[in-house]
Amino acid sequence: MGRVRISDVAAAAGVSVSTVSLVMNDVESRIPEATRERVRSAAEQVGYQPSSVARSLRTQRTRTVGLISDQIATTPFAGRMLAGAQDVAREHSHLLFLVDTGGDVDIERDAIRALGAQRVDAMIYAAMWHRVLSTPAGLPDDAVFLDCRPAAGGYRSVVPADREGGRAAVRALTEAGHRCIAYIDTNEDAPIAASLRHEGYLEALAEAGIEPDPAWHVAAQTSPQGGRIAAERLLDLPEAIRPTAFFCFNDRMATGVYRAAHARGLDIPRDLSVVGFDDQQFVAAEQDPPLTTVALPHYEMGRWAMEAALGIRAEGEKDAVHHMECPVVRRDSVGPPPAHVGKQNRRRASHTTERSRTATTDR
Amino acid sequence: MGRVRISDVAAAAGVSVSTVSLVMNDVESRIPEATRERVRSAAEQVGYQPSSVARSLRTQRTRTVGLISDQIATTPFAGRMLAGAQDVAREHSHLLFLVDTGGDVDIERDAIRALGAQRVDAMIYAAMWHRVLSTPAGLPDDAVFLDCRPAAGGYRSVVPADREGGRAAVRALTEAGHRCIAYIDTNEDAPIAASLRHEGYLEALAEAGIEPDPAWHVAAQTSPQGGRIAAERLLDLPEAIRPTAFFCFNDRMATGVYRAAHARGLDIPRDLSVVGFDDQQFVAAEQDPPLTTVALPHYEMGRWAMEAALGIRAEGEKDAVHHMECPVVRRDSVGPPPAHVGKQNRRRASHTTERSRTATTDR
DNA sequence: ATGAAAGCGCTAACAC
DNA sequence: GTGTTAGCGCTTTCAT
Repeated sequence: MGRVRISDVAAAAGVSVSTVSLVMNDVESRIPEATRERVRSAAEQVGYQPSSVARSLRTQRTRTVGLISDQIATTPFAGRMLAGAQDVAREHSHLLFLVDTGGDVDIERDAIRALGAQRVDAMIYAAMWHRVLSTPAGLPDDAVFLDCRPAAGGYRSVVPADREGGRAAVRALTEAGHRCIAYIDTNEDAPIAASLRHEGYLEALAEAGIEPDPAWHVAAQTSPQGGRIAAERLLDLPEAIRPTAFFCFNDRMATGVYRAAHARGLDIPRDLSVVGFDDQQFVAAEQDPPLTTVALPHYEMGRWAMEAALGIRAEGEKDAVHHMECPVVRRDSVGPPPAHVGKQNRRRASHTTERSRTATTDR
Repeated sequence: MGRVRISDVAAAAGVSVSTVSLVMNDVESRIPEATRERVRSAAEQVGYQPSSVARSLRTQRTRTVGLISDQIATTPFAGRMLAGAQDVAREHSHLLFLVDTGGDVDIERDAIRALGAQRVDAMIYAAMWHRVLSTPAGLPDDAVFLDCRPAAGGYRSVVPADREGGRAAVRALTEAGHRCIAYIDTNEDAPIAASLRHEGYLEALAEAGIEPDPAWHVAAQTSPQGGRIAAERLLDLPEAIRPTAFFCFNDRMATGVYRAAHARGLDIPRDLSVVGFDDQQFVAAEQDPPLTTVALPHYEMGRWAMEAALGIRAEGEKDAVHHMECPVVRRDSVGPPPAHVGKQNRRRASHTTERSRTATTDR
């Protein structure tokens, strides 16, 4: 297989190569059904499989797209993003070249070059967590940024609506009756996601007429250990301003809050409510009780990027960043604050998803 | 970029296309350095980037490889496997086509066809957990199976050495002095990995002269919840045969054992030792105490498969399945059994990795 | 309704 | 030491 050429099919069918080409490509043509059938069975017979490379050379289109990412391996989210991109590619009969640069700039440069040499029809530049980064040299103007955006602008890009996600998360808390709500932040080099989620937190407090206490904002390592330490500090606050609810930068930190609570004999959600972020697989849903959190729309972002890259999306104008909504996933870690028991109705066991409001394109 | 052809470079440098081709490909030839330099700068000048598609058509080699997998998204292990394959591909200047079939046989068939049409130099057929499966129709004879093997044989393949991994895991327990050791198995449709790990468990017990009690083998759902239920059943056993140590099919189930233990006020590892399997990211290392477990060598398997596919490995004969060693990762969940305290030295806090013995090629 | 032939951009055998 | 040229396998215009 692969060794048989179009001329072999032509010979077998007793027609010319152009006829074979016409029927193989279902070209609108007045070739009678009888001939078409003869060609098709001849092709089947000899095991003909058209060469995409020859076709690509001739048509100047390869039906391939290159996806360059910094880290495919080290994040648990990569998969769903790739799956989204890959699904769209497949739906449109395109094949996906995948390159993982590991964050190495030289490898990245080579990858862009190699993909260019392969004459891919489109390129996607993906980061494995929401970031703002400089534009790699050599990247074609019509490339699409996925889960990141270029500091200088000039490209289409899609990122999570972190601010709106943070707002929705904290709303779930204010709506349950909480007034003292902490934000457990990351202390790592200011990822854009962290500040956006913080802004959302502040907005939701403002909406509820709550004046945020500076003591409610504590930063720690992005790990269960970090979350635990932060929670302990918060739980040591004087009772008047002691938080009854925690909004965490991510789910891993939220698990640390669980540990701190258990160490003090506090029950979640009876004594303490907690909301995470990421809806991380094997983490959020598997806590006890299952963690209410905000999902990152990786699959949908992957789809969006590929649709934009393939020119399927009309709204994919240059220099526009699309914010993809982050739905809150309600599980069992949020209840009314301790003092309010009985006054509020509990919002438990509704394992459903509530869409946060936004999916906007700005700039 | 991409619009300029080799003839443009030739014209710019005042030489023929063959000269350009020769220098671009660093062909062993007696072209003087002066000319080479002139050609190179002309190429640079006009922004020439050789077309891989034209070259592929001419040379009949594409320097691409196709990787087909059933599930890229839904498993936390996919990443490292892809990274291994991708790294080797890059080291040898190959590009990787990635196709995720989602387990759909029609998509799989189309993918094999499309990859064949692209004239990839090699194909890798990957599963996201160790399985035995039927050979997809149309798969080239020299394809390599990754983390799975064909029921019918006839292909090169690489899988984890689950049996040896299970043996090493249980050895860590017998060496700590345990005599009552349970195996918490999965009750899902008999994955090959589960039975191999069970065999390893039995071997390690035999080595230590321990007669396994049938009550020590309990199967449950592959989840924290399943692990918890299994552990509770085991902890209810009469004291004479009550296990002091648990070997779990995977890390998620091990976290369930932690919960069961905590619910009974049992301390790990003082009252109970536990060993998992998978070394799952964000799970094993982040337990409290960190979980001793057996690592699945996904990165190395990915590398091996690509090396075999590219013909770099001499030993890559057909019909051979390579078993890749699964190192035990010692963390803090294993100690001596309660009765032995003081008699044994504790094996804690040695966060190192011990290689299990095997990396064999059988059949 | 079908066939002949040019040419996509490159490599490599062969000429000079 | 460098140039000419024949394809690689296909699509597509133009003839017939």
